[in-house]
Amino acid sequence: MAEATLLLVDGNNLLFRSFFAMPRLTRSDGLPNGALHGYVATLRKILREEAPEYAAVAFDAPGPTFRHEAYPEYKANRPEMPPELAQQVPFTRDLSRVLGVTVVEIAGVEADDVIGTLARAGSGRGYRVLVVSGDKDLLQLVDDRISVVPPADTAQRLDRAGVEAKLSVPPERVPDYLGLVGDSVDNIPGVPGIGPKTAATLIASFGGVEEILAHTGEISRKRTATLLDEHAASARLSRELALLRLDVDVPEAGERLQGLRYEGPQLEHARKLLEELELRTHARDLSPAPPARLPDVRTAAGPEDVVRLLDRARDAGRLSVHATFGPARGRDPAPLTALGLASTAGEGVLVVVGERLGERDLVEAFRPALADGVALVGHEVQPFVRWWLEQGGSLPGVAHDSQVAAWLLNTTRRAQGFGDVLRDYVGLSLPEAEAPPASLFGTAAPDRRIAIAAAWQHRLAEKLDDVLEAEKLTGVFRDIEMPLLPVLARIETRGICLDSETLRGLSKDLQTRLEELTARIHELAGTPFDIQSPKQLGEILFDKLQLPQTAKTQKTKRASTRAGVLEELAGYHEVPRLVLEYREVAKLKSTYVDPLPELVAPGTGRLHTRLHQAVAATGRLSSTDPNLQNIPVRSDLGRQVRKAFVAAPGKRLLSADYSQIELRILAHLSRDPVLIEAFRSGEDIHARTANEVFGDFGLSPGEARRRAKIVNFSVIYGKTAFTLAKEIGVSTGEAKAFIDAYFDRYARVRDLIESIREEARTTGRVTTLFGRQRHIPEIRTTQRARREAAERMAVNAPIQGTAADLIKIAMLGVDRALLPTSGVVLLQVHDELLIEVDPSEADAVGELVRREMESVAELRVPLVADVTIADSWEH
DNA sequence: CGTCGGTCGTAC
DNA sequence: GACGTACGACCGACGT
Repeated sequence: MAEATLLLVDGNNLLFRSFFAMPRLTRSDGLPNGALHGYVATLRKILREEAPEYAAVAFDAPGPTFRHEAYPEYKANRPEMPPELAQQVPFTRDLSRVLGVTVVEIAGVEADDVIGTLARAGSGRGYRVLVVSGDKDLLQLVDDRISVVPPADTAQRLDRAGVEAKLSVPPERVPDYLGLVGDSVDNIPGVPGIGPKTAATLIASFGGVEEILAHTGEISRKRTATLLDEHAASARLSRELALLRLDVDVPEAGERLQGLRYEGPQLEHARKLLEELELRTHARDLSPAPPARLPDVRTAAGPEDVVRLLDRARDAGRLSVHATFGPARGRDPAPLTALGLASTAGEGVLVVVGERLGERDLVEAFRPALADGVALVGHEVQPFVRWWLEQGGSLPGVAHDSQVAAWLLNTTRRAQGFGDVLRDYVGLSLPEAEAPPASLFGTAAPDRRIAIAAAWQHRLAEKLDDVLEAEKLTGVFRDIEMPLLPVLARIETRGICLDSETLRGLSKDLQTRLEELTARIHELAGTPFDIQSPKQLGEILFDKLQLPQTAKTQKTKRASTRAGVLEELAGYHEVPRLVLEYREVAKLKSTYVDPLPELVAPGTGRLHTRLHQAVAATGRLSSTDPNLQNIPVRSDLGRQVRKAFVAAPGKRLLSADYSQIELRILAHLSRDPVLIEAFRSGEDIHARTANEVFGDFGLSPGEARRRAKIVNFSVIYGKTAFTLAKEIGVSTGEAKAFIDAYFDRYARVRDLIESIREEARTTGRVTTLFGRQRHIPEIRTTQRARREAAERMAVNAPIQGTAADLIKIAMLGVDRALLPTSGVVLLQVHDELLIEVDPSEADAVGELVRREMESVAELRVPLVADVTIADSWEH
């Protein structure tokens, strides 16, 4: 997913620019504060818009630097700083700090060099880096990860193309450019008589300063050549001065940049300082209707206290809950350690689970309120609901989960903790000591902070409800996600039966096979090595055995050993073929066969996954601990694993999956007549596409269908001719011809794709049939690769997301329809529902489920669900 | 010894 | 540069 952002601000530059951009404002006692006002405005704006994970502002420290030593005239002609500005300088450090930005100022080092060093450190860690500065020097830092934001226009991002558009030279030539042109601000002389145009032309023709100086004989304009020869030393020196140092020792950057972590403004301190400086609008912005008071916090002394609180919650109709759990002990579920509860915003109650107040007492206290329909409010309430169900409670109502709400509002944001969401939507940071722990599980000790959070939860929910309404997300939130939450908790609680014995037996067989394969591979390679190390395997295949190297890995540029490559090599040598088998066996063993039996709960004898509602950017669910949404099905060996997922004794497993749901959604959204007709007539869609698209290519029906199927999926994923060609084994040109033929036959699909891209470009987001959104921040970047990736996300999200909407609605319908039957939902795998049912009712329940799934929405094509009934998941 | 990025592979 | 959404195993580099 999206990488972290590091924001680096050139403090002097921003202040200087703000001084000239702003009117001459003063505080009532005459202290100038205009530059500070502009400084704070820009800083806050960009912090708000980028929400960086890391942020620093660098200032020039007083005193000489290495550049003064190299060139005594450096910055010598600078006019004295205007006194009105000088008076404001001292406040910039503190203002930056209270806004949450780390200040870096190092004696003998200029801000530019600090920024250069930090920018490289950030991009080295894979972060997206934004440098805020109007200084041309810094443009030399720009690369695929680092871009420069001009303070004058914070909406702009100077990336590689931006730098070239501005200076007509690539970023890495900026020092050479400045070496020639000079920089009057810093009193860097350059070469007199050479301006931007000439410099860019010279650089385009010859390269850097050294290359240009070596080829002055070839320059047609003799005047230019003479100037260069005369001022060669100045050009070299000027280039040196412009070159940033990237190796500054920045203490704050140690420990993986943790010293630069951005966690929002220190509200109290910021307000105080801004008030003092009479920057009132900023001070006001940071005090959004301060609450009457912090909630009172009490600790429940015994069960009676909890009962009293829950009586009040019953009257209020709402109860907020923040639960924390201890570390899981073996295979038992993580024990509940504490609850923060509140029936109103005014008072939070801390309940510590212990001897005086055990789980039993809590269950008794909760039962009447929850039975009476009190709706739960919280942030990540699902674990609590699961706990409650495990205690034998009945399905509670959930009115508002702020984690889910925040995710719906921005499905790609990373920071989904209570503190993050409260800060972003209520504009209020709980002081460090008052913010609840980020994770509900493991380390959390019982703590009054969860009671404070529980009280705040009511205000947060109100606010988020307003924002959801404004974003037209109320329907998805209230009618899909909130009712689904307890259903997911129940699926988790219920678990699924695993035949551990079979898997343990399988593990032994796989172990034997791995040993055989290892021996044979080592023998053929002539030396033992670690088959699981792509690096070592690459050395064996490409160095020792001299097999042809066909692809490189993304980041490290090593020779790739992925399956596609090994398959190509399998024709040349036995080792790649054996490695493919080794990989398949090792993967199954280490990912499924060995870990799954270890996760079976002793109490239930069943496997309990966790289903995450607020993770996937498109609206899908995800599954962990273990992930039951990627259990093998495609290979024979893989299906052995699936066989171990069995019906409970005396039950049957019923699987119902949507047929071609994403292609049907494509038909619906595009209104393509050919596609719609194909689905309405109940044809095999891949065969139909084969006829439509490959009719003229002279392929066998089987091969045509195989390719058509790949092309059908390619459209949904935005696949290019290049990758399509790779997958079906044809030339890029032929693949392009297939794609063109596809869009000729399904012309409205082409229109749909373009209109989705257009929606993304104009609104920055795309939406599903039910209004679920995904933001596409990079849709307008000038970097082609990133932009095209954004376009593919944009096109895919409404299709995948609408499928997610439909199956979620189906889950609600199925869950309700199953109530009077023996059927229960065990799992959802994106387009499939797995259900456990009494054998006597299996057929009837199958019919019921099919009807529910097919009737969730009236699309322009029928929705079709296929039902199978078996004793295991391998049917 | 733990963390984290990179690579690979499983699902839909 | 090139296929969308996830999760997780393993290796190896790096920091403590």
